Amino acid sequence: MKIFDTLSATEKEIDVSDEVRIYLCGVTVYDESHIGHARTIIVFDTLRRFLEKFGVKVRLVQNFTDVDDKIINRAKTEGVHAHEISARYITSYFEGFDRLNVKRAENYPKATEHIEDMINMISGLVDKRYAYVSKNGVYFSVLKFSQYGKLSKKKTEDLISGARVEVDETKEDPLDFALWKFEENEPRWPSPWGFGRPGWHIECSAMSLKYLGTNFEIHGGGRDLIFPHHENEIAQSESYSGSNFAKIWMHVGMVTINGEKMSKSLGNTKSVDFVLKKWGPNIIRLFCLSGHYSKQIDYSEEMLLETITKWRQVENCYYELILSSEEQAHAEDLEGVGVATKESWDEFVAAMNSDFNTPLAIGAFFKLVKYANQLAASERLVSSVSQRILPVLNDMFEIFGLEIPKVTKDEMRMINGLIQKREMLRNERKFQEADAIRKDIAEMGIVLIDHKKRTLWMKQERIEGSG
RNA sequence: GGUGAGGUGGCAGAGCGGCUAUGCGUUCGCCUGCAGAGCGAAUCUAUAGGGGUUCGAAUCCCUUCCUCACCUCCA
Repeated sequence: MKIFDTLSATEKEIDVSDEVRIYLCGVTVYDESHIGHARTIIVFDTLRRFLEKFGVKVRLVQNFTDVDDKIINRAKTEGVHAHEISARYITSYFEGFDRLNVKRAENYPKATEHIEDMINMISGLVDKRYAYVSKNGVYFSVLKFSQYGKLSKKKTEDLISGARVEVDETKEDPLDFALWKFEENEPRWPSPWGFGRPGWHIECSAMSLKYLGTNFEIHGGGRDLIFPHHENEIAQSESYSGSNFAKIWMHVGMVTINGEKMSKSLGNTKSVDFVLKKWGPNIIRLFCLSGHYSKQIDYSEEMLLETITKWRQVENCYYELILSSEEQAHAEDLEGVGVATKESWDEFVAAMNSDFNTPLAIGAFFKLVKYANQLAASERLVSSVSQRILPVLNDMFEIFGLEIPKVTKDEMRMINGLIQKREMLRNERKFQEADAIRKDIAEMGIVLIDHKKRTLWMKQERIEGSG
């Protein structure tokens, strides 16, 4: 599988010879997660699901930044401890992402639980003279790392001239960034240099090294983290360990809304909770994968509504498959289904292998859906044919993390009972009464599909839509 | 100002030297007691503008214009 690596600006083959170690920069827990976070996390969740489908062992580590100015400020405003804020939003994170059907990572290290590791790393950097202690904290000497700028393709000269940061006289060089900031107020931790808090970048360096070692396979995150966050991580980590940090840097494009980046200041964010209520997990996942991961996608009602239409096709297909009749299959269909499923699957895999091209892979997925629906429409989708399609379709469901809402045995019994009753009424041409039953069933989210000889049904996910 | 990524039919989105995906939408049909869903057909010949290279370019080169992101915390 090839992935575009931001650092080398080329597509690189993922090394699957052993386990695939992935470090994903997670969220700062000072507020609700939004659809932008969701996209990045869904991309990586889908990537790991794809690799795992082929038996590759994936170790995914995703951090929580739980010490940060924003958290502290919020805590002050609310008059609570900082850890209450972070705990609250970590809980809400899992509520949201579990519902989005995101598989749990191997672990979710928190910055506050790795202060020792960070201090050790900073000490190492100070010893190697990559870092120095100043009045306000411990800083990394950017110019000592000659390759600084290699990820973001920035030249240190340009950075200095274009610097809009207020000049901090206590730093040796304006480019230097904090590893440790001295702090008088809580939250703070003791260190060899004095009480304080770690800088943002050091946490990812320390935790990735601890859990995944050096030169791991993939380091990921949103595009907006390339500079300065990931650039700084590289500088620290490679200066400290002397070896390569990560083999592939994979960056996910931003989610915009009506063409503008989502941000708190513009007040145009859509929280995970909100979009789940509006659209549900399947629509959101499909939407997040509908564009190539490296490009930005625009959150718009039209696109989401379009996705609902597609999802209805999938639901229909699924129920046609699982409820197909036991009749004898046409010989040519038995042959054709093998070709069709193989074609779709091969296309699907090829697309995914080619820099995680999910829009193409979704195309292959819908090709199979359409194929099944075509057979169903011409009354040829019988069980023996369905059995050939279902496993492939299920694999695709699993990789995309899509789930058809389940129906309980009781519901099923009731549905079948009502369908029989309706059939009798229809045979007696008592259509009004038959329609009343259909309406009742619809209340349960069940839509009836009348075929020539029998009626089957599908459960439609309730989707509020709009917004 | 610097850096990077882009500009493809009404919309979304592939293709990255020849064979011009795909989906949604729209229109008309089929199916149905009706409806929903489904199916079929038609519609749309699109590749920001201008130069080049080539037998041949959406695909390569030059140039102009435009969009977005990053350069400050950000997934």
